[in-house]
Amino acid sequence: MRVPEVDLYTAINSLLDQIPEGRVSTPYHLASSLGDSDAAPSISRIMRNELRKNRHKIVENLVPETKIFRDFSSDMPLKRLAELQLSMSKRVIQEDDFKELNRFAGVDAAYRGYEVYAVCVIMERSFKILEKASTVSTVHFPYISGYFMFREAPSIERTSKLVSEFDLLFVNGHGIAHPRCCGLATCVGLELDIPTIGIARRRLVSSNGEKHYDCKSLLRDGASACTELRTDSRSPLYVSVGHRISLETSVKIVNEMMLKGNLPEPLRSAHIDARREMKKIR
DNA sequence: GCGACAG
DNA sequence: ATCTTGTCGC
Repeated sequence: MRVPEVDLYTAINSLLDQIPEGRVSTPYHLASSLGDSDAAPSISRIMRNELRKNRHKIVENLVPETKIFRDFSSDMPLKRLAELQLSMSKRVIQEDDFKELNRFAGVDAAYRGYEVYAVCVIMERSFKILEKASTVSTVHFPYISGYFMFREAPSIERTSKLVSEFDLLFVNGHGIAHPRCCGLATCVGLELDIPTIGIARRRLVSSNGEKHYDCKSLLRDGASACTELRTDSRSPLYVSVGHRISLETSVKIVNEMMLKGNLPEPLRSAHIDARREMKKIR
């Protein structure tokens, strides 16, 4: 079961096209019709910043109920994708599952409009960079909290396949510290069948997994979904299991790979390079 | 009044 | 994430 490359921009636009002249709808009704009312805040932002052309069809404030169009015909893509995340989460391996840990990789993406520049870097534990690869592609999925993997996984995976074999991949995004226990790092780990560690600057769910409303069974008794890591007095980093590694080992490795800044070196390197690639091509 | 959301 | 120079501060 591979993760589909969904064109959600087209899905949203086809909903907007269904709104008759003189009628309006709301981010909440759009999100519900896409299959997840929790996505309403994201839909609101997307209408404001990305799909401005149809912005007049959407109102934030309450209007007379009869004005609001809600009879959308939709195949509920977000509902389908959320179910996919749930089923994927059941395949996560939260134990160390690797032979050796010599070659670390980090992958990150930078955006300019709908163009995404991704870079994957391989380095030794000594921080010596061995290899790099980059790609440029087009995104068809907006950023929606909880569905980030459907925006970024395609380019991340494509780029990570261009470099030689490595033992572990650092990913910029949560692993199982996700509402459905399937963040970007977990998705990439499962799809490429490699050990991955999820790194994020903000938490998506409470550390004890309280908000893992759909997948509590993945967290044994009092275990945490992620560990808050503080290097010096910098802003914290949230580390979670992506795939084929334990949280304990993940934290140990992340600490070991901290060099400068507040990201483990493979990620920091990939982040800088992705940004540089993005700036360069213009 | 509560909650506020990875990149 | 991105729009954005130099600059104030931990």
